[in-house]
Amino acid sequence: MCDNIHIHGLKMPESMDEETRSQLCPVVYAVSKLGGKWKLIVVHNLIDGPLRFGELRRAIPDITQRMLTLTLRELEEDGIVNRHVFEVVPPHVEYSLTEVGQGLESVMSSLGDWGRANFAQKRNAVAQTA
Amino acid sequence: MCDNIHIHGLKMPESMDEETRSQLCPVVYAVSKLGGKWKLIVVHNLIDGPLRFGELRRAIPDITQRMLTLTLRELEEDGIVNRHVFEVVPPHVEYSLTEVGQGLESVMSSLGDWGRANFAQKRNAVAQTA
DNA sequence: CGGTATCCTGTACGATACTG
DNA sequence: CAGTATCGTACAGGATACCG
Repeated sequence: MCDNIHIHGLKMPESMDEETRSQLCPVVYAVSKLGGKWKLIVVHNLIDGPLRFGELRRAIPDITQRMLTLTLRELEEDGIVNRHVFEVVPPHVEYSLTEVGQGLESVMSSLGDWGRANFAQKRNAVAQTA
Repeated sequence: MCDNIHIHGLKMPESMDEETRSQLCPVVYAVSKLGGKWKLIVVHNLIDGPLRFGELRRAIPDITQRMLTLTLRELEEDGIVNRHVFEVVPPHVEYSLTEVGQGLESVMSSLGDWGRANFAQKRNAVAQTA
């Protein structure tokens, strides 16, 4: 019912074309687009609106310039993120979610709900329950 | 508003304790628990009910025994998956989602919806639109 | 059947330096 | 400001073999 792919050590891009990927279980397909690295974090940061490259960097302190660039390029290729270059000096580049990217909002909010529910439990377990 | 962690080359487990992780943005926290590797795929496969080790292997053809074991152990530690050992010969071990793990159902279904919506578009783009 | 142990490799990712 | 280029490394992950 549901074949698989390499999420991370991803053998996928090379060994599997878009046609083949499309045969996959939708969940697996989604994970193949969002799996690993910083993708979900970047998408998360763009949910509330466009951000400049530098703003994203500051929002994600531990990401390196290189990784941010690579992640954004991949998200762009996958039609999840838009790159808007303002032809000014100094350079100004804004990243935003495409419609496809916006479609991830419910994923992100479910994820947030889950995270909140679970770490809330833990933090309250010792201190208080109310 | 939202610090960061290493999703994948994850430096996190060593350099960050549960307390610190809890300070994180819920989304980032969630990603830290589910990011990288095969975790989401395994959770996905357990959504419909418990599965034995071997059944999981067959459901996820590309995963190695080692990776499946490691993934299950991590999910177990994180309280997402239950491991039930039946003391029989030959061995019988069943994996199921805990309540916390069940909480991921909406994440998985959102993810599925998103995947379906997007690869459906692509497959229909050439063939048909109706 | 459901693992663990050992060894090895690919590549994700980081650090640093440079540029339009 | 927003990148690219280069180099090095740690670790995710694979392959194989063996075990209770």
